[in-house]
Amino acid sequence: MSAPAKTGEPKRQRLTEGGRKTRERIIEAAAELMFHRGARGTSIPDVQAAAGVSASQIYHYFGDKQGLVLAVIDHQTDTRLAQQRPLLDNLDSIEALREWCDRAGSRQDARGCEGGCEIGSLASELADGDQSARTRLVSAFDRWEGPIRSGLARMQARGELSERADTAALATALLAAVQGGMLLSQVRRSSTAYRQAVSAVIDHIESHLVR
Amino acid sequence: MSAPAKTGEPKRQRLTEGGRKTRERIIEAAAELMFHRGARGTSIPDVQAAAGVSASQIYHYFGDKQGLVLAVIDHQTDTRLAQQRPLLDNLDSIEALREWCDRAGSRQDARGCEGGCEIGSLASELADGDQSARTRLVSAFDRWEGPIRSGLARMQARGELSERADTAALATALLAAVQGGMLLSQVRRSSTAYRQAVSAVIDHIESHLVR
DNA sequence: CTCAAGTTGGAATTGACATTCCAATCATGC
DNA sequence: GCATGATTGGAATGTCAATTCCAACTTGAG
Repeated sequence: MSAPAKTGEPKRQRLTEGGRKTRERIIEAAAELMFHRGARGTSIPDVQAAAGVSASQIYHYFGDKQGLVLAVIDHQTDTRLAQQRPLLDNLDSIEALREWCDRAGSRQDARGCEGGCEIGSLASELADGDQSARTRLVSAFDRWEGPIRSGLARMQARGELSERADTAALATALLAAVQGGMLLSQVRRSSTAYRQAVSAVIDHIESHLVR
Repeated sequence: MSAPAKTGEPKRQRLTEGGRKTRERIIEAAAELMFHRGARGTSIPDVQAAAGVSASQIYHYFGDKQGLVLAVIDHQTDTRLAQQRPLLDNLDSIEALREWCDRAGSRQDARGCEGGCEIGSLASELADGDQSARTRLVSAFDRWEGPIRSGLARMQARGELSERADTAALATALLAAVQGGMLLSQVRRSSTAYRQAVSAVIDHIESHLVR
């Protein structure tokens, strides 16, 4: 028998240079649309128009809509993490944590607090209904949380952070504050909630500093 | 000219006893479906089947789908807040805060961490695309955050919490932790993230206690 | 009882969307 | 240059959703 048909994956094939660019263009257009309208709220014709491609191109490169959504999740994860570097890889001081969080707050303000977190929004929409999407979202959050935890762990290894601090839990708490803060800010159209949320958690981390 | 047509609102009319029950049944069925599949992922035929009503009944009572969604937002807000009382109205000690948060964590475990927060999920889906929905979500979160802030303020008034503590900001941070923690837990299918998130913020609040 | 208003059923309409198909064109290794 | 596979356009298909319509039925006030 043949391999189990995995939904959302077109048969692996060689990509022409032009093909790669088309594929990329589709993903970017879809990511943008899905950020604003959600995955369900974005239709294939929408993506066609935004990317300037025909339906067959989308189905050629992604198999079906779910395949496109999965590609968008990965793309947003890569893009968001890349945007946060190198800050993200150096979260080993309270100041660095504050600056990193502040950056996101300014970004939020810059777009008038419309839209929340690119990954969080997709997560909220897809976590329950789409098993393969959920799996990718798990790894998206892990890839995000990892560097935070590493930074805190380095502080602890250097003796700056109390031995009693649970760096893994603190990293999770900070990521949760980012997500929850973004959501409240998106609804209230003000970054205040986001700033208060992350500030509280960072203050808490600060309380573990060995003075 | 006539009054500006406000979308999603059927003309106010007297409700028969049976009519009120039908209306209620529709809202409850819709709320349940939308919790699991999202508002966009829930069709009117879905609601018809779940509530055992005909299309005309839904349009009779809610005008259009948006009207139903708005009613669901209000219903979920009322229901969720009611479920949390009387705990929610007595959040004026660290223990009370912990118990209140823990209750939600157990609830999350009880359903295998499927589905996040009833209000938060709707918020993430609707905040950007639907102005009237966003307005209602703002008040939903305000109604939720209010009692938290009041509890903290009472602690402060009693001299238990430092004068320097910003109770409003702490209340927002806690609500954000709840939301972000729920989201991470939903994706990871484990309430651990939720518990760590709220625990960190409550620990932080605790650090403001006047000993 | 009797009428106006509230309530309900169910079919009909209209439009959009996901997906498929096929035929044409293009790129590249040999 | 040729064959093979990659890429593209555009129409066709089938499904399903949102909404409208209208006729029938029920209820409550007077």
